Amino acid sequence: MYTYEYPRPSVTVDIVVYGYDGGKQLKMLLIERGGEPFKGHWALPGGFVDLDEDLETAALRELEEETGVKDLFVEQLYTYGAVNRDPRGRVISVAYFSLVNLQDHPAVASSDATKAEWFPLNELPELAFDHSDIIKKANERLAAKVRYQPIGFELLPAEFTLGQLQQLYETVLNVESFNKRNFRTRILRTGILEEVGRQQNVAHRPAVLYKFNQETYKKLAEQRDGGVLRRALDFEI
Amino acid sequence: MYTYEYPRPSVTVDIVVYGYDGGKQLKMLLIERGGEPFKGHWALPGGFVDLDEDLETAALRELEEETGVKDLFVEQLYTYGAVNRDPRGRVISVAYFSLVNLQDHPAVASSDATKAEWFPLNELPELAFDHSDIIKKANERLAAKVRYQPIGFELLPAEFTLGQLQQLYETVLNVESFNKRNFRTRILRTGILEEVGRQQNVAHRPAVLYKFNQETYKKLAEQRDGGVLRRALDFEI
DNA sequence: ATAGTTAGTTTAAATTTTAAACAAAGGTAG
DNA sequence: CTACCTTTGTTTAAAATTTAAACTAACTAT
Repeated sequence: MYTYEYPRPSVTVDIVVYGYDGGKQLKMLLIERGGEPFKGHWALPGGFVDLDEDLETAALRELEEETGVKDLFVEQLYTYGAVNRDPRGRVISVAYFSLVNLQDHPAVASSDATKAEWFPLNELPELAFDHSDIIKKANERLAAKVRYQPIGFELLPAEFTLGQLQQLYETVLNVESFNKRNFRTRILRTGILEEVGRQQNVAHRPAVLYKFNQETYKKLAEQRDGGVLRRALDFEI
Repeated sequence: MYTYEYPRPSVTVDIVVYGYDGGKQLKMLLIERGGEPFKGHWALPGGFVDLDEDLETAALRELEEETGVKDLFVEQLYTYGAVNRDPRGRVISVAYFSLVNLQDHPAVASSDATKAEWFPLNELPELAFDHSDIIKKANERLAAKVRYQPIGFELLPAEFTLGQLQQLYETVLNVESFNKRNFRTRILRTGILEEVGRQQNVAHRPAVLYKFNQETYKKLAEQRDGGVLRRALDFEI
């Protein structure tokens, strides 16, 4: 038992993980809760922070324990602390955000006797706690992020075609076949893509395969406070 | 005394408040710590969260108690939870961010026998805890925010000239006399400014006074996910 | 009346964006 | 082998926007 002079809240982490498999929908990683409260409901992966681990460490640990997904980059999203957000008492939760490609993170182990599953974004189930608020904020973050960072870095496999990159943008921005040949021009002009070969065995002209060039990306991101990159990525829909 | 089955961290809030008085420098509100740890050091206003108040409520309460500054909008900035960031033990702090104009928020009461003072951004003293990290992140947020929201709403008095607005942008972006007559064109084109009169008794052609039009702003912010407003405000330096 | 100072407009050249037509490189079916 | 289908990739001219220079306006101070 632990005793303190003043009352203290519990602190948890929750993790919003988006996955992409090349299709028309992004997916989100959810778990089915094995215990009360909200037993049997779907929820974001997450749990209590240990006192000897940093917040991000706690997020990665809980994610792996509950879903088997690991080796990913996370960024902090927002902290939720409404007085009555958890029926167990005062619980403050720090939410994290991540993008992965589903080829590299397919596994969904179920260690704690809880199920874990990838849901298409437009078919999410009802969620426990205030997790639908968290997801709403994460969606906003994603829509903003796509404007100033090349999200393909994280969502696509190492090598991809411009067509796949465009499909990803259309999926994330949720627009019907938005682009023009100008997508190609604008993306290539940035210089963050590097040719690495050609498609094989496709029933049409094989497309050039590209990979992201981290160095060029960094240089661009530093120029004028990132404004150069931001303007390059923030094209009309 | 309060007893729990598992150990719990303390949770605090810290508030970064920027003030503007029309000059060449933004200012930041700091307090001098009256107790240990870091007694006598300057720090961000802030303190422990009560269990029956929301995080934002706690931020506003602590700010008023320590500095007398109240009636302002805050937004959440980031949550700091490194294991050893506070010598008193595990303390997780939710940082908030705010912009005010110094005409409306001049008062700096010192209730808790602590001093509170506005410091020019380029003359900040050494700070307690990891508060210089927090300020660094707040500066980044401000530099980003200026690109997609009209910060004049919060930093300028209700009525102002285009010259004052331009001076503010130069101050925040830290550029030497950046603009062209094009600043005027771009800002006016957005339609978020409304004429309300003319300057009086100035030794030159009196400038038109403007105020922000909240309605137009909201409409613009909604158009295409805020893209219209973002592109209107994100001009070259 | 004139000089000094900042406000504000007009405009033409330079640049960028947009969108259409067109050309290329495969595989596949007959 | 040839014609055709599909998607990739290029060229380009018209339209729109940006840039920056010269110019005009309105007021106070001397």
